[in-house]
Amino acid sequence: MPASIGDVAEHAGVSVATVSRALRGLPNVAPSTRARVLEAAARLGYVADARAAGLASGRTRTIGVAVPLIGPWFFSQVLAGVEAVVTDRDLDLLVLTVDDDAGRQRLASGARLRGRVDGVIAVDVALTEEQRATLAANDLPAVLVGLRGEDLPCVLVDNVEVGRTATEHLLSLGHTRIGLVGHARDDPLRFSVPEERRRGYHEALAAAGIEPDPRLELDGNFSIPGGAEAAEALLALPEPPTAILAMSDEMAFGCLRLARQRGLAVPGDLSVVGVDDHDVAAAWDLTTVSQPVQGMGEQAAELLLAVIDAGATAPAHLTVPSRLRVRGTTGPAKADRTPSRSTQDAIT
Amino acid sequence: MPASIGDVAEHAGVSVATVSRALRGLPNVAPSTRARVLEAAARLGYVADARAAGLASGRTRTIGVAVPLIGPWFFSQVLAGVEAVVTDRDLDLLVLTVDDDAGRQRLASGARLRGRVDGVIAVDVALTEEQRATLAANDLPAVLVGLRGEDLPCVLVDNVEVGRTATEHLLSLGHTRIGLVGHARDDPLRFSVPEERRRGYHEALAAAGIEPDPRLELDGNFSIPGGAEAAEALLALPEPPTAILAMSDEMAFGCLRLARQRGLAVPGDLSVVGVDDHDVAAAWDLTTVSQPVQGMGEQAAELLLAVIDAGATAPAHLTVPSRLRVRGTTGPAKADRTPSRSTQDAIT
DNA sequence: GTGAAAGCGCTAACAA
DNA sequence: TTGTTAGCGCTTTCAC
Repeated sequence: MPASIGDVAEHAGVSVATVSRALRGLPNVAPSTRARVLEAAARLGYVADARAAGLASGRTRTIGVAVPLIGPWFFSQVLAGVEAVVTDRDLDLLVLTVDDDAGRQRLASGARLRGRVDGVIAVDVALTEEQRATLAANDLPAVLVGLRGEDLPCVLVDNVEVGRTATEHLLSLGHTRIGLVGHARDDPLRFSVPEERRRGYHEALAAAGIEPDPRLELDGNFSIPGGAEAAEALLALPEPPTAILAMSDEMAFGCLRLARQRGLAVPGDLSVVGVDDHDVAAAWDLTTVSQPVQGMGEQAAELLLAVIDAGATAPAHLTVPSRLRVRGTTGPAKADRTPSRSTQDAIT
Repeated sequence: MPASIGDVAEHAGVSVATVSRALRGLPNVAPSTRARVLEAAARLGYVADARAAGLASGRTRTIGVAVPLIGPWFFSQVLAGVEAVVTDRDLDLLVLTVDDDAGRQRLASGARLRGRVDGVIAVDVALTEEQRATLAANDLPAVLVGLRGEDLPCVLVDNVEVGRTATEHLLSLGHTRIGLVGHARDDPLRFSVPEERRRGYHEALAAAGIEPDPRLELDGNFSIPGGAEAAEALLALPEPPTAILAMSDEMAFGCLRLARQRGLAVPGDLSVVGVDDHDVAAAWDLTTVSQPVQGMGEQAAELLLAVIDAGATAPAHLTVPSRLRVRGTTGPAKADRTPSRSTQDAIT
C-alpha cells in the first residue's frame, strides 16, 4: 500500500492541497513548508498516482505513437525520435501497434486512447479518407507521419522526389534498364509511399525518353528476403536490368545478397540503390536516398506538443528533405553486358 | 467533451453500475439490458476513461518496458516481443528509456511508474545491487531481461557460453590470435554482459592452451563505427589477429567494413564472428551466435503477466538458448599470413 | 438482475 | 500562504 497524499500531509502537518502545490513546485508555498513537505514525501517514498493526478487535472502527461510494427528499422528510429523529445519534456510514451482495419478504426475513433494519452502520432498508418476525417474531428490531438491527411498536421517526405532522384542517379551512370523493387499494397490510395516513389521513377525515365517496362517493377515486401526474391526474379528476365532501385535499404540488402550469391560484381555487373540510409547502409557501402527518420519522429513530436499546448492551430504540413548519398554500390553501366555474360557462360 | 458513463446510463435508462457491468461483459446483466446499453454506448461513441477505470479498479492495463535506448536493433526486437504478448492480452505498452543513474533510481523506487503500469520489464538496465533490492522490495511487479537479479524473475542468455562457443569455433578453424571486440563499462559488476562473454573467450583460449593477449581485447562500444575502429586498431598491431570475435553483430559489421576498406579478404585474410543474429547478418553472410531476442521479450512479458496475475511467486530465472550459426565470414586460418603480407608490401 | 452510494487519490476553485 | 471542498469518471460493495 503506497503512501498517499494524505499521509504526506499528515506527516508534514499541512493540508493535501499544500502537499500537492509543494510537490509540483507551484509558487505560493513558503520555503519552510515546502521543505517540510519534501522531507515527509521523501521519507514516505511518496509518488503521486498518475491516474488520480490525470483524472483531476484532465491531462495524462503521456503521448501515444501508433506504428504498424515495432521491430523494423524505420519504425524503431521514428520511435526513438519521438522518445527523445517526449522524455525531454518529462512526458511518457505509449506505443501501440496498428496493423489491421479494426486497429485503424479504434485509433481514428479515439477508442482505447481516452484517458491514456494527451495526443497521438500515427506513423505510416494507412487510414481511409473517412478514418482520417474521424481522427481530425476527434478531440484527441493527432499528427501523421509518412502519410498525408489534409486536415491534420503531417510530417512527410517528398516520395516522388525520392524515386526521381534515385532513378536519375542511375540514369546518369548510363543505366537504361532499371529494376524497381517496391511494395504492392492492396490499396495504394491509403499507403501511398510506394506509389509515389514509383511515380518519381516513371517521371525520371520519361524525362530520359525511356519507356517503362512493367516486367521490371516487382514487389519486395519492404523486407530483406523480399528484396532478394525480387532481385532473383529480375535477374532471371530475358533482358535483366543492369541496376535496381529498391524502395528501402532493407530490400536493397536483399538485392545485394542475391547478387553476391549469383557471383555478380556490384556495381560492375549490377548497381543497387536503396532508400532510408539505414545504420548498416554506410557499412555496406550502399548508395541510398537518405531521409531523416529519427528527425521525422522528433518533428512530429514537436508538432503534436504544439497542438496540445496551443490548442487547435492550422494543421502544418512539414516536408523533410531527402538526399542522395552516393556510395559504392552504384557505378557506370557496362556498354554491353549481355555479350560478356554469354562469354562467361561459354567458359563455364 | 466525451460522453461519460452517466450519459450512457441516462440514454439506456439504467444506472451507471449496470452500464459498467454490461460494457465489461460481466455476468448478471439481462441480455435485453445489455443490448440497450451497448446500443446507447455505440450511439454516443462512449469509451471508458482509462484513468477513472484504473483509479477505481486499482489496475492500469498497461505494462512498462525500460530500455537504455530505443533505436538499436537489440532493444527494438525485445520491445517487439513484449508488444506481441501485451497486445495479445489487450494491454497497453509504455516505453521508457533509462540511461543514467537518476533514471535507474527512479525505476527501482517505482517513482514515475505509480499509477501508470501494472508491472515493468527492465532490459539491460544496469542496476546496482541496492537498486535491484529496492525494485524487488517494491510493490511493483518487475522482470529483468539480460541482467541477473537474485530476487527478481529474469530472462537471460548464458553469455559465458556465447563467448566460449564463438571462440571455440574460431579455434577449431586453426586461429590462435583472436581479437575480441566488446565493451568496457565503468562498472562491469552492473552491466555484466561483455564481462561474461569475455570470460567465455578466455575459457576457450585456456582450454586450447593459448595465453590471452590483452592487446587483442578492445572496446567497440556495441556500435558499427566502434567495431570498425576496434578492428582498425587490431589490424595495426605488430602481430594482428587472424580472426575477430565481436560481441554484437553491429560491431562485426564495423569490422567487416574496415576489412573491406583495407582490401582484406573475408574470411581469407580475416575471419569475423558476431553475436545476435541481427536481421542483416544473414544477408551479410555473417557467422554469428544467435540469441532469440524477440523471444526474450515474449518470455519476459509472459513471466511478468504471471507475476501480476498470480501474485508473488518464486522468481523464475529463465535461460534462453544461444546457438552458433556458421556462415561465410569465418574460415580456416592461413598457415602463415605475415610473410605473404610482407611480400605484398614489397610489391607496393 | 439492478441500483445507491462510497470511495479510488488527486487537482483546482474558492475561502480564509 | 494555506485550508476546505467539490469534483474528475469510473468500479465495487452492499442492498434490494
